[in-house]
Amino acid sequence: MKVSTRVEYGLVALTDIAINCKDGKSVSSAEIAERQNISQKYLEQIIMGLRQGGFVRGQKGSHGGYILSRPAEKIFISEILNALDNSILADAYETEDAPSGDLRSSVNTSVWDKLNSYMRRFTEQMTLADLISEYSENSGAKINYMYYI
Amino acid sequence: MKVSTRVEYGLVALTDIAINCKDGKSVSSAEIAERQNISQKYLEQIIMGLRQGGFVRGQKGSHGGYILSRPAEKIFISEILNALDNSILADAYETEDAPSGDLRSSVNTSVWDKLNSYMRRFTEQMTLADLISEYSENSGAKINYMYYI
DNA sequence: GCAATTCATAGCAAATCAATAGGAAAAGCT
DNA sequence: AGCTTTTCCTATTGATTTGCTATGAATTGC
Repeated sequence: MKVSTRVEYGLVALTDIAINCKDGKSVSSAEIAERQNISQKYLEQIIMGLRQGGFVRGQKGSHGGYILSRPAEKIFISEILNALDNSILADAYETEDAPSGDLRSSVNTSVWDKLNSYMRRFTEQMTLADLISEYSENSGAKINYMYYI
Repeated sequence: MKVSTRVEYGLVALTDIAINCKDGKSVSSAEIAERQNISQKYLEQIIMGLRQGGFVRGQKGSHGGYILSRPAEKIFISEILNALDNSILADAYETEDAPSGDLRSSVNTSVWDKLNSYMRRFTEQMTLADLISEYSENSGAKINYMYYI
């Protein structure tokens, strides 16, 4: 499954913020860009989407940056994906001009709708906190990601 | 989940062929185009992919058209999707320039690889015959889709 | 020979992607 | 007040992909 860099970077960026904003310190786009090797300007645009989605808050000025606006346990992957790309969890387009018993919509429901509903179930049950703890297990490091407003 | 018309049309076209090539009759692109309301020339290109994937054989000339080259029970949805779009079931791109314990690949395996492997399991267990019988149930019609080489 | 069909390739307008660029607005520091 | 640092906002761009259309050659049946 091909995923756009926007979605991939966005998910990584949010996780990076969650991990690194400990002790009340905010995380700047420059930090993230360097850590994750992503263009900073491009990253800023992507984080804008995360901000509009209500996952982070931005603090301007010196020592500014981003912090989580909710605890990671309450941010679901499905929400993040929807904010980054509203088509990724969307239902397959239902053709309007076709009769309801037609082959096209039957195939769509047999395949795409089922795949879709699984993707939704999976991403609606997984949170940003899960992402962090899986990373924590992988890297061996113990991580505190406690800070938000 | 957004799916390209190429993939959607391809899957529908193959199902249409499977359903309508009874009694040894082949199914022409013009028939399919009309039944499914798809541009014929575009459809021909898409069916080319299905032919190269080994799912149908073309017969040129008068009364020509396409027939299944294997029984529908032995054609898996995963194969069809791969023939129509090799990225749809592909693994998420693994960044080469990053260390193995990095956040980027951790997030990728936590989310995309899992979604991916589910999609593969689902499509590797479902066949064209399943598509036909689900359509048959929906439309009420009893369908023979028996013909192939 | 002729009509019907697949097979093959080229072209193209529109959309999307993956950024880059430039700067305005706000906040902290001295 | 002035300077620096950061977010915030918008515009632009080059490359790629998408969703076709167009043209015609090759093959087959009658």
